[in-house]
Amino acid sequence: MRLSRYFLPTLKENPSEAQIVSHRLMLRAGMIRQQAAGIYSWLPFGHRVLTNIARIVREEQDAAGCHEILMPTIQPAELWRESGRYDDYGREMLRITDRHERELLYGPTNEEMVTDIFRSHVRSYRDLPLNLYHIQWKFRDEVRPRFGVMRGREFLMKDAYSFDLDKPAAIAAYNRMFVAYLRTFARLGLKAIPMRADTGPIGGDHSHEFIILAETGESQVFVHADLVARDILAEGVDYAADLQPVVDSWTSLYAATDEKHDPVAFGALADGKRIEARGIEVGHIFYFGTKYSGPDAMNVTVQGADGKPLHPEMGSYGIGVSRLVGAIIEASHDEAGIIWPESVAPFRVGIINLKPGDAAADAMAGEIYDALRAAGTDVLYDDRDERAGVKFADMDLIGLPWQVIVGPRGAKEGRAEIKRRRGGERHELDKAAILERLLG
RNA sequence: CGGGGCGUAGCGCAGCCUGGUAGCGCGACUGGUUUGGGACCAGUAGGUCGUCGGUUCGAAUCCGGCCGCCCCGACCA
Repeated sequence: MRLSRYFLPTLKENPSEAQIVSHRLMLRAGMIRQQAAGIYSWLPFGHRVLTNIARIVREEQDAAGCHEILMPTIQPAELWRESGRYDDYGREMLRITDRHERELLYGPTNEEMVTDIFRSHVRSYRDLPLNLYHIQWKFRDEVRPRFGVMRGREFLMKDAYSFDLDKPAAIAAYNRMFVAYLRTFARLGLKAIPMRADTGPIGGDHSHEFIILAETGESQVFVHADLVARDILAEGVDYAADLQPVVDSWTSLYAATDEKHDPVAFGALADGKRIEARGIEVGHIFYFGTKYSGPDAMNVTVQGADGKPLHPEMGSYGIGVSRLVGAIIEASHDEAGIIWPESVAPFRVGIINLKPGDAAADAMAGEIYDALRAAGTDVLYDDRDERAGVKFADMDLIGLPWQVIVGPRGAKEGRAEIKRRRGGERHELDKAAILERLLG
């Protein structure tokens, strides 16, 4: 993409409404436009990141055996009356009346609807286990939206729902999601720590929050250092195997938010193993049994092997996709701007042509641009007629992992500079060596 | 929902106290000079001062209602 033809409205100054760093940087990098409190438009640059995060979430859900569906944002009130939550949910739920005076709502979550889909199509225990998910916009009319996309009213969420024959099978499904979440956040470049959690209005008795460590996080967390050092991606995973030992090995080490913190247990950890940090919740998983499928709620049954009806055991699993955009920035930035992990970066490489119009610089920047695109790399080519300082500042602000800086002097000698955004180390190399670094 | 703050040009702000022609910086546009870390000169465009009402000869400015946004707290992916 040539920057001269792209829509990237960067800002030099901080908008006054944005107080936290991710919100400021998202506005300054031209990623979002606020439309109302907690409601945002996503501009091209931000939309690319959102799409990249959703892609990784989707890949890991699919790998764990889930099936993607897409449920509507608008739901009929009757479903929620069946589960009893229409009145329980309170004013956070946005209620709508259509032209026929029918009561609708903008979905804050989808347990009822997915349960309705399940009960109308699944009849036999042979169809279990089943896990359905979708990535869809939710609306929760928060009293006080804040922190940009970190706590919006409208937000993009991946929510998955598992159905199983009995509790052991449901726990196995829970464990698969537990591991899938660890892998997902690791691939997003984040250190996510599972912590035992309250279940809140979703209900149930088995639940973990996934919290990433970031200096600017909203809650205080206390974790065992070995959890932070551990790399789930290096371990590999077999979803057909019993994952309980994996889950146990993660949950046996100390990790708690300040609400559930036990200073005595934490203090008993070995010196050097106690980490106090700030955290941001990015995922939450629940096992809640037959809360929605049971006879007092939506009364869902499938026929068991013995011919008798049984209520499936359920769980639900959420990842805040739009929140993750902000959370990743909170966890990965410096004074100059964003530092994207490669996996979610809107473009992998940014090329700066310091002097468009200079024959040597144009040729070299153009050749590198063409070669990278031909190799399938997303690359943003700053070919604008701007001063060098403006281009450097913008490129650092938008945080692409790699920068290639082509100036007239170096280009004449056949060399350009390659700079890693994270860390800032740079090398002056010839074209072939630059391409080798980026593509090799 | 309790407490606090703020709405003046695309962004950041001054002007308001003490009523009298709406300003500054950045950004945008035009021309020129510049060119390896947010240049310089000249010119241009852009604002019913959130909104409704009141006071007044006259309101961005004083008074009141409403709307919107931000921050702290309680609650949440």
